[in-house]
Amino acid sequence: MKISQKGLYALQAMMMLTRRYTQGAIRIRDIAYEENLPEKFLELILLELKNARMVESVRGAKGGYRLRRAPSEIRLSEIIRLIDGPLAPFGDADQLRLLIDRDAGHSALYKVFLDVRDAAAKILENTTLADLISRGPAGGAKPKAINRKAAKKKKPGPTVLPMLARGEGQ
Amino acid sequence: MKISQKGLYALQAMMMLTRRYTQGAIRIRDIAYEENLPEKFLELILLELKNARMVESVRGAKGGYRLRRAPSEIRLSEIIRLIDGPLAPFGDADQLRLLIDRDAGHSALYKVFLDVRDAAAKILENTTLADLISRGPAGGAKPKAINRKAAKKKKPGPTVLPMLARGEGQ
DNA sequence: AATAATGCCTATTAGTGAAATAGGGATAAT
DNA sequence: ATTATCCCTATTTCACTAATAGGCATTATT
Repeated sequence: MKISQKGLYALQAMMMLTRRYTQGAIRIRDIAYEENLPEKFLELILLELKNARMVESVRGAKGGYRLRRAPSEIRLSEIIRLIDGPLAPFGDADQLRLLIDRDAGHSALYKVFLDVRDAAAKILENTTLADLISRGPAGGAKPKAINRKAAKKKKPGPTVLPMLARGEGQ
Repeated sequence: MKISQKGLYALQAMMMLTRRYTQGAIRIRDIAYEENLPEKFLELILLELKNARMVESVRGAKGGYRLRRAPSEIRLSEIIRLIDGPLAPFGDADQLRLLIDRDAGHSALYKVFLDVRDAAAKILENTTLADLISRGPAGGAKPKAINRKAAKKKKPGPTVLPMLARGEGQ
């Protein structure tokens, strides 16, 4: 499993909606501004999250997005599987189980892959959005208000640290 | 971390060389035939493994490849990092540690990523090629001899089970 | 009713990387 | 010499990623 830029954006957006869980529908633009995400791209991501019933939208003027379930009921694994696919490092769990059965010569290898998947799944299934926020910097303090008018257009661009993009510390 | 087809090929090749560890240099063609891998592609992979000093080559007629260290001294993590990069699901461990420090708003998220990496690393660093073979089907039985002459050219192609390529069981 | 502010949806695109394939050069055994 | 092998660079094809674009549908506000 590899978390893509898109997957990270999705997680950031969901965290933002968690912070503002009690504040009704939040505009795409505000999410994009506060999390520094490309607005139109974020729009597509939110659409996917909506189709997967993790968020819901309010259309028209004063519209926006909000979480469809409590933050404590949304697991990171759900978001990541939706955007980036299976958690297994090769194929998915079913495929791995099949290969373990069929491909005797490599079953030990596939078993290791399955172990890795299980380890990742265990962590990501047991971490909810609520966990992330309560563990956060201000320990769940209430977020500052959005400046509703002055959302200046500053080009976001991916959060890449070039010198580390393929560095050590693996 | 995502294990690519190339990464899987590398692991298969290394497992094959482990099985024939005592038999001297093995030709690329024989590895490709026995593991059903694309021969020219495998050549590139072995070159990388050689540059990383995991295997060594014998050039010229009667040449081939062999492991450069004992199978119990070659960890899966090494092979995977070489071919597919860092084990972390986003960036690499150093980058994650940096982000945890710098990006207070998302540090909880990056900490989770780091946990996932640590879990994967723990498994893959503690599994060696020797482990894979001894856990294998015939429990470390000696492999059958290669038919040195009649390596028929049968197109390999990736081991994909289409109905599962993006299926359930994640 | 008109207008403005939103989300909805489809299409398009530029760039990147994965998975090969190709082919000649270097080296060693026979 | 000849043949068998590895060495190395270049090229190709395809799919995917990240993003942008633009018009339609819906709702609030006036």
